[in-house]
Amino acid sequence: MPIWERPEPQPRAAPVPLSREKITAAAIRLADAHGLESLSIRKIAKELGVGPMRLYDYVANRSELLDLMVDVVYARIADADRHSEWRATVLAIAHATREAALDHEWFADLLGGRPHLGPHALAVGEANAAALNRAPGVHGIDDVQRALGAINSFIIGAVRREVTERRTARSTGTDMAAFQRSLGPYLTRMLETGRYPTVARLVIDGAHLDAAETFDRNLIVVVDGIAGRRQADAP
Amino acid sequence: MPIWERPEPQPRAAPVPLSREKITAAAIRLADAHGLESLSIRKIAKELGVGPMRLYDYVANRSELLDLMVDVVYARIADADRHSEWRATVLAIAHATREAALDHEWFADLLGGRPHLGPHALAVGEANAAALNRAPGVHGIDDVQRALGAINSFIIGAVRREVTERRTARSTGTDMAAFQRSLGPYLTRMLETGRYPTVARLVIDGAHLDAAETFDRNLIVVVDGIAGRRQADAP
DNA sequence: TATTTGTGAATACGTCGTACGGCAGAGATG
DNA sequence: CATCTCTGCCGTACGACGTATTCACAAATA
Repeated sequence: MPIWERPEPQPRAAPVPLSREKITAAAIRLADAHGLESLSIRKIAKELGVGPMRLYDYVANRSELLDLMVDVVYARIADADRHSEWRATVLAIAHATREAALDHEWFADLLGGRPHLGPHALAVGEANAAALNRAPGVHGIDDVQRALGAINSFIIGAVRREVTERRTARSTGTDMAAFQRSLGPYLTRMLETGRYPTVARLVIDGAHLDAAETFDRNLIVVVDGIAGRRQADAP
Repeated sequence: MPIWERPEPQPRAAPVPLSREKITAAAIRLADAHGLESLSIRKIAKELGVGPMRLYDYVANRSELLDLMVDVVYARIADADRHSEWRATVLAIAHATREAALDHEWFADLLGGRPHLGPHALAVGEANAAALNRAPGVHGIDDVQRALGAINSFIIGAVRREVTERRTARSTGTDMAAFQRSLGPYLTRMLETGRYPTVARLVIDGAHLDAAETFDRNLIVVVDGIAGRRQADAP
């Protein structure tokens, strides 16, 4: 471009004050709207009206940004009511985690996939571990470790499953007709081979269970099995 | 480029007979070696000595290829010993899933993140559901659905957690010194604030638990809690 | 032999994360 | 006051990615 056509250099645009918080908030907004897969540094920068490279003054790389996003969600989970009763605390954290993941489905994609070491994630872990430490069948740090592992495993898996299920339901449509049209030839044919009779029954008339209630019932079984009843069961 | 410098066209190289199986096998090889993140269509093609676009004659897109890879792993899980006893079957499937994920860590990344509808995944689901259907406290298809959900949730979460843990251990080094050097300033400082006393104890002297044994013990609690003892507990 | 057809290879496009180089303004120095 | 350095800031650039499209050529047909 010849210099006389070159755009008049703007008098140093009023600097948009950037910060890790603003960047993280914008990233969460975009991830909520369009999913993790389509979340890119460039789009976040565009959302903030800034060149892509500006973000690297505040964030080392994409994966660090994901860590920041995750910890923001943990902050919300940490706000779950703290009860003095250990069981109520554990259940509250689990429910808060599930609800956070339903609000921010990308959170489920990240759950369990990286160590959660942000300050708020640590706070949630601390509250959970301290509660379990006060539970009746849990003696010593090893028991706490196992109990925490079992409960977190269940939460991670359950939340992931529910989110994936909800996604496929959204993309295929809820009713059976749309379902057969979408997974159509393939899955229907598969189930009609007769090789998967139990799965077929599950698919056909097992779709009506309430997700929240299922989560709650299974969670209680895990929590009481791991921490509550162990001692009570013993003679 | 002038035509006389143009490379002599090779006499149409002997066609490498390609197939979905060969492509999937190569993809698994690469994913085992370098992880999912660095697995690309182009690298798989190079591994097979073929142009990238050739793969699209056998596979619709990258995500379909991932589905194929996942189902190959399920084939191996489906080979887990089938026992007539429902409990032995459920435990065998769980252990086989864990071991497969430890051999193919990328499998853990995909676990729970997409619906598993390949023929072998369905076979595993069928075996699991049929076994639970024979379990004593499980009555009706709804109970099967809940029980299967609980167990699968636990497996997914536990496996993901174990794989991530193993990865960070690998990247930081196992011993405490290397650990503090790597997460160093940050995590150490965090734990020293005194805000996370229970977590600190877990980190400091909770590292010695055997992963396989922990998985097994927690799994048994979940399985028996969900399917076995429910009825026995009732009056 | 002339023409059509089908198929594997190559090129092309838009997007990604991020390394780098240069430039404007502020402060320091003669 | 003149000049020089230094510090952010920003645009540009690069290599890799998934994949649509185009192209060249061997085999098949007329």
